[in-house]
Amino acid sequence: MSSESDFNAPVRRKPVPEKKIRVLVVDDHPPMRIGLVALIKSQPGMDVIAEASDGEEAIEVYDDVLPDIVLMDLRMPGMGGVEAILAIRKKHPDARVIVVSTYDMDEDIHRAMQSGAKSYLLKDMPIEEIASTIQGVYEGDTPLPRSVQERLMERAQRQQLTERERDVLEALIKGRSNKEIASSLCIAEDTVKSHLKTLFTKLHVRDRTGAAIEAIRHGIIHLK
Amino acid sequence: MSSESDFNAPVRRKPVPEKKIRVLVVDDHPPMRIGLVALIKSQPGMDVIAEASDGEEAIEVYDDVLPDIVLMDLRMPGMGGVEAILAIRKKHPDARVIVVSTYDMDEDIHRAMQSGAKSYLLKDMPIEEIASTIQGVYEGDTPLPRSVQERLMERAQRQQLTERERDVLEALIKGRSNKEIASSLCIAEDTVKSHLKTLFTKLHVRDRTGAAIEAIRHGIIHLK
DNA sequence: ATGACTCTCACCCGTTTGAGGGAAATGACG
DNA sequence: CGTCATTTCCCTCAAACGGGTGAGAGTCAT
Repeated sequence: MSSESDFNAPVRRKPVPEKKIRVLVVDDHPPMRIGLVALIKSQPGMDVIAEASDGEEAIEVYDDVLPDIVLMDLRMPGMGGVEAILAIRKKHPDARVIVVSTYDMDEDIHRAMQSGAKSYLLKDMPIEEIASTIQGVYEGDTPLPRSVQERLMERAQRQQLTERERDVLEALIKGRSNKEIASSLCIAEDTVKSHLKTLFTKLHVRDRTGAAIEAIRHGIIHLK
Repeated sequence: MSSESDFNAPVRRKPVPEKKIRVLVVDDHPPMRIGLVALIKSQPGMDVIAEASDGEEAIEVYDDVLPDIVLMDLRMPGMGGVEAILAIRKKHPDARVIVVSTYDMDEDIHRAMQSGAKSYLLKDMPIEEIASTIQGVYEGDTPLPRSVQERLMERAQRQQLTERERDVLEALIKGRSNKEIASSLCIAEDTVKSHLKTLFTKLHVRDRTGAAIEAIRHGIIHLK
């Protein structure tokens, strides 16, 4: 697959000016944005053609510059990364977005890949891995770091929650009692208990406190 | 206070080559480190003289280069920022460390300031604020961003926990029942309940689940 | 249209938890 | 020395919680 091992191609090193990969960087943290931009510009075959600091801006800018690759942060104020990816890929189904996140929670990873991201990088990864992933995605691959793959496998092994179970879990993490959850969801308290029972089983915990912790730990429900 | 409004000083613009502020940057995320370095180097009066990617390295490097200012990430694998600050300030009580963190949890802020940090910045702050804070700390001030100050105030209003209460809270967040907490701390179950009662009061919650959530939200106990 | 899944609700039963009260021992601080 | 905070322990009681079981109504795909 890789263009490097094409033995039949004629050898020509210098002659081709080689078009640079045009990257759009999206991150709400100024120093991180600066770092990603510098990192990419330091790579010979890549260039940053635009930046954005949130989801809405990313969508606008994408339409303007039509980059080859988008490097997108996941958690941003206002429109998050997932919504931005969905919006971009709705208009441009062939858009190639790579998520660059601080968090390695399996639900974050899953949501990102589900929404159409081509890869998922962590900010603690070495610059070589970031660069090679950009290169790989540009060439049509979907190179997913091993550690991220493993997280994704973990999630796959966990039974996934139904919509209603997520509702209950979310209410639970707001600190509500069964009775309060019931009235906030307009169902009977027994129904809440019923959902909780399956939640405990699926999350491999025995009580609501354990469920809350697991939900937060895996990023199933975001705090705040 | 600011050296700009010194009307009595003789005006001399160019002549002074002005010694640059020598900064040590500590962060485990490569792109963030690159960004912080680039940010500082872009400021005329500052320069990065060394970098480190974790606490241990930071301590070593500090001894070597004796920087004017340390820009330190808080959450790092191995030795975290707080321990690094304590270690550095033990040997060099006049060390000036500025924390640069992703998180604005009040406990994180408090622990950092407690350990001797001169200021606490968030990574979503504009580069001007980061630069001016470095300048301010270099000049002997402790310029704390308003939003960070407010967080500190919030924490101050909350009653602080005793060591034993933190033990119970930590065990609680491991998903343990009262009985299990009791045996893990070698105390009676009733004692656990007693601590929980005061915990609920101090955290303004009614049950263990609420306590777990609040503890995580405020960074009192770190998940994982 | 039969099975699979979800959501809903109900009942029983035992355990855990939280609210109320009180009290003794320790060490720190003035 | 007395006072305060902290830690430890005890008791009772009612409410909340969790396990087990079952079951009707709805959607959906095969």
